[in-house]
Amino acid sequence: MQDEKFNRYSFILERTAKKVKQFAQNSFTDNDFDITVDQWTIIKTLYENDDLLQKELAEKCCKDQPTLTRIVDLLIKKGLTERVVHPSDRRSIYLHLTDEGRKKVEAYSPIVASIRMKAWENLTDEDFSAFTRILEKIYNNLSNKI
Amino acid sequence: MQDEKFNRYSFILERTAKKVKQFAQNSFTDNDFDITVDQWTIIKTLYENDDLLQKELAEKCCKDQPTLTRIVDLLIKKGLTERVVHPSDRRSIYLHLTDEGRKKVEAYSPIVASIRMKAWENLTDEDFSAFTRILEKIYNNLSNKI
DNA sequence: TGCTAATATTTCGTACAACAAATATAATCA
DNA sequence: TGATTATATTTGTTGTACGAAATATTAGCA
Repeated sequence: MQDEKFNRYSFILERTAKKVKQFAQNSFTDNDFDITVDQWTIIKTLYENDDLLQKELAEKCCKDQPTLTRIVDLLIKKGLTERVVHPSDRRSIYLHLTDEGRKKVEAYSPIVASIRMKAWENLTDEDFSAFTRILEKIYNNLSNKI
Repeated sequence: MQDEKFNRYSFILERTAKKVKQFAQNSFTDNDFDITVDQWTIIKTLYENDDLLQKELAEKCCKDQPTLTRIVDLLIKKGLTERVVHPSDRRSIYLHLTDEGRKKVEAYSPIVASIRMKAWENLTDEDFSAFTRILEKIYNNLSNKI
């Protein structure tokens, strides 16, 4: 029954992550952001770090490449990003934000920040450092870097 | 820039939850479990608590009803569960495991437990209690139970 | 130079997440 | 009783996750 302890931790972790994402998505909808949370992550990352290869962007955002391809397809449909073929390696594709994309990031960033803040109410600085330390430990436990 | 702190916490939380789930799924595949992690959660919960309504099961597993319906469809295809119409309320459906389902839960439980354990290596009892306390606080911060 | 291996991306198939709408049945109340 | 409301489930749609395979291109080596 020692076993069940870890099952329960996994459950709590997944449940909380789901709730945080769902809360953000609902807030996006309430604010009439015509964009999903995952799409936001992409353009925000692109804003902070322009002209990344899709491959690099996928790594930075912890998304696999097929998933990123589809999200980028949607962002292009919405006119927020563009694909630019690498000049000397035609396998590679640079992504960059359109003007509309940049404006959207600038307009939404403070609102997103305030949305994100809500989850961490009533937590102390020690809680924050414990939180990051523990979650990073878990992450590393499962990242078998041989 | 205070803002970005909370964005980062959200990112770490989601990244870790994703990794834990992915690690479990990969281990399932390696062990030739012909079942997904989410499907496992359902039959495991059903095993511990037989004859639940779909609605009750959905709540217990933190899945919404449409999602659960579809997972149950797959479990039925695999012969692991059955739907039984409530005798006096034909809107409601009881779920219960088939013999094959029960056997599968019994066979896989210890293996799943050992898979789940890996994520929490090198953590102390204090870490566990901080982990649950903080994540539950976050969860409750976002559950507006008005 | 020509062939093979490696790389970046896309396509495909299956599964899960969330919400809205549809369906079926039950409960309530005029 | 009949109409309305509430409940349990399913269906439809869009988006995300991920592995495998396909495609296109480049790099490395005989």
